[in-house]
Amino acid sequence: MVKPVKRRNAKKSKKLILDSATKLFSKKGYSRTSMDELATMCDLNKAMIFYYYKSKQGLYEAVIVEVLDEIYKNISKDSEICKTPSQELESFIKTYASFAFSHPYLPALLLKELSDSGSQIPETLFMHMKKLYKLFMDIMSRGVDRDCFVDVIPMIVYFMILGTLNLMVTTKSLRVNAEKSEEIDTCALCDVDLISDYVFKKIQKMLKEQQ
Amino acid sequence: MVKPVKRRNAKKSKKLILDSATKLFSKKGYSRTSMDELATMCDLNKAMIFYYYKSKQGLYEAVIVEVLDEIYKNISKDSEICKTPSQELESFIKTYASFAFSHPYLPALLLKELSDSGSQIPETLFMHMKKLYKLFMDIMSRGVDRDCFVDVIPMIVYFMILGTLNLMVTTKSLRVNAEKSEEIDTCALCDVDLISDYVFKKIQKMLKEQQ
Amino acid sequence: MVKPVKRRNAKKSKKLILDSATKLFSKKGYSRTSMDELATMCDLNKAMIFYYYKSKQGLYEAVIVEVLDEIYKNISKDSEICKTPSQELESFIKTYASFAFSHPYLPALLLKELSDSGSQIPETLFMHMKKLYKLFMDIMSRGVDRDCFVDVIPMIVYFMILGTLNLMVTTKSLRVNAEKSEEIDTCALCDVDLISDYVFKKIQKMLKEQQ
Amino acid sequence: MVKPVKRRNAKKSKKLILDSATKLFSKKGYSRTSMDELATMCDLNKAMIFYYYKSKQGLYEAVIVEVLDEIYKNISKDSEICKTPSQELESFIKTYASFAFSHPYLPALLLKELSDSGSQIPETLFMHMKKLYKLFMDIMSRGVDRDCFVDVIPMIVYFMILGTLNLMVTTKSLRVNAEKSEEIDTCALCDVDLISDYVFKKIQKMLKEQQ
DNA sequence: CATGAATGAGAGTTCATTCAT
DNA sequence: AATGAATGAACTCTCATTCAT
Repeated sequence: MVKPVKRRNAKKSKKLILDSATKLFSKKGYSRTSMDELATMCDLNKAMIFYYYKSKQGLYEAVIVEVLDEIYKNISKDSEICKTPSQELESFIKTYASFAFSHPYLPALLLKELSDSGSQIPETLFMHMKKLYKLFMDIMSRGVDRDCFVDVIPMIVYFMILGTLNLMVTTKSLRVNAEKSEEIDTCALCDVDLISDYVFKKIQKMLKEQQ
Repeated sequence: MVKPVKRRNAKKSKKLILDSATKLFSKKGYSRTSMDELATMCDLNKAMIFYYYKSKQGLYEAVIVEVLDEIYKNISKDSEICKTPSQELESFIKTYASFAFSHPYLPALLLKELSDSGSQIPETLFMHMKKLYKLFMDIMSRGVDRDCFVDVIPMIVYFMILGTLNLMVTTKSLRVNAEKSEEIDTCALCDVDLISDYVFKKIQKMLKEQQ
Repeated sequence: MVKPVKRRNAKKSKKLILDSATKLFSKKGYSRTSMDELATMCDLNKAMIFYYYKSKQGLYEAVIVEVLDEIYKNISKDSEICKTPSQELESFIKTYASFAFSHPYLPALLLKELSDSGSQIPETLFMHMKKLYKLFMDIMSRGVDRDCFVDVIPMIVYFMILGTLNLMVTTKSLRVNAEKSEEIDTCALCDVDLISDYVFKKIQKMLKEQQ
Repeated sequence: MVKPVKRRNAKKSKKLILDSATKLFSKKGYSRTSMDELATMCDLNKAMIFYYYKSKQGLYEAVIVEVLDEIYKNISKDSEICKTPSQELESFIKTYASFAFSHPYLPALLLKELSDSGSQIPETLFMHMKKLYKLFMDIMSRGVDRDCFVDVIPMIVYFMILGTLNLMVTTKSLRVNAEKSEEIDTCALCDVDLISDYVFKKIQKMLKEQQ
């Protein structure tokens, strides 16, 4: 009686776990995601998850870091080819928006993490969050230096953008339902481009010198 | 050993449970809040929680409904004495902001609920959320009618305001820490008035007719 | 604010509880019957149940005793007008059968109690059970004395009758379902008279002198 | 403090749980059997019960199915070497009787299950019950075909046999007590052979052609 | 008589985590 | 690298019962 020992590539298994975890965590939240389910989903033994990532919390952090990293890469890549701060801002907003809408689980994750004021955010995670913010701060600085933007409090503007886009993504199904049943306008049919375009234009107007 | 005879006051006990639950839920989120802990905190028997609120979920909904109700009351009360849509907008933002900052658990709760795209939001809860949004929609409508505001997509503007303020509240301690350790500006010292004033001015500018 | 104090007749309340309890216990068994449900069903406060009957167990015993008593009365009443042991036997079987079928919850109760070999049956209950059996023993004795019945082991014959009838009653819905779905004959359509008649004839034949 | 390392033998643990559960369920009934107690009895962690059998109900069904299966095997094994329907009947009765008396928990379980008219008997369980009954029906059929048995309603005769034997087993201790304290004859000293012999002879006589 | 608030003990179940193999 | 058996702690929820009013 030979037990068929699954021999997978270590890297592959580790990545498989991370990807599945990302999906699960964002779909069901931290607590409602069970390691049992994750293991089944990966067709891997539960113990393997603990072998690669020390704990559920450890896995969770790995997920968030990876996700933040990906956004960062996407945004900073685009940022390089921009000429003006306004273009940079546009690129920032649109890249984040398209990323958020194509990975709808992601904003949910970030929002949860941020709104969890009580929990100590671990250092690594914290640093990755700051990296993205710094990138945004730099855009603002350049804009102020070149007189494109006035009266900027970067933290607030930053949250204006992220807060809006995140909420638009996470509430999508909710908004669709609300519009079905009632006479209220929830922008249910707005697509990414419309939304990100609107947000960009409004933020730009908001930051422009008054004539 | 004398058994301490407990208060027999339905209203007080029920309210005590609700208030403690609000604190716990917003501090630790739904899953990490345990009914055992809540009972201890109330110095009441665990079974009492189920006596008044049928289930953990039932209690949670009661909490959210109460919280939404309170915001709604605060905002709609102020709204009546305003003359212009612009004043109404200012009142809306500032009332929400001051309420959010003085009840910092609230935004955490709302963000958590909204970002939990998977969970079916129950009907009652859903209706209470819509009530607040309708109030905002009306302000926008009046503004458009009187040519104060142009190019308004109320849902997006609504989330701009709420998203920003919620994030500013929930990330407060995070931002303070970040500024301590590094050279970045996270608006750590900004107080409510500064923030809500800034948000109001920016939103107003954003919605004004271009000259 | 005057609380409307329900003033019911003590006897009525007590009987109401007993009757409702009989229904519940036999429908759902001892454990699955909750005092809460019973109280609601009686439209009475839970504490009243404990006021009249000391405990759940006490109530349960009261129920069984009442039920046994009723059977006993029914049977012994009929028994008096019989001439021959054979007639007495017929009366015993038919009375028990009709009682069982018209109170379908009852046999379930008795079976449960009897099959619960572990639990100590309380003295009162025990005595009531014996009373019924003694009545049957006497019929058998008279039959043997008058050479109507031969080779009688009363205990076994007694259980033959009760066991059969009880099972026929309690499995009724089961048997109906079984016949619907398959080609087996479960006597699903047999009515009380047919069954009790069959049982009587068979038992009679079984006890008759061989020719 | 050395943690005692437990056996890691799936089959043994699973069987141990099943066997202990059979004992407990039949001694105390479904509701009064607690998983805590069962775990302690098995010297296994409570979670293991849920690891192997999904739920208490699942475990219960497994128990009943196993028990019914065992009877079925015993009876059908013996049945093959019989020549006449009468011999088959005798074999059926005696095998069931000896099995029931040597596994006294079994009748208790079956009676409890059957008398629980409210509970939906699950499909698997139901099928196992029918298998045994079909076997009996076949014996009756053959008897009727060969003119050994007349006027047979198999369902009723089946319950006559099972009902009688089950009650004789489950009430054993009760009957012994009753005889001690009073002048009644409860067949307390009758052994299996006497009982099954009596039942067989009576049933046989009952089914024979009248002369 | 009648009530509703309060209690304690325990129920079944889940789950992250570990360990021997 | 991979497995599945094993664990302990926690969790939500139920229930019979009591007590002050």
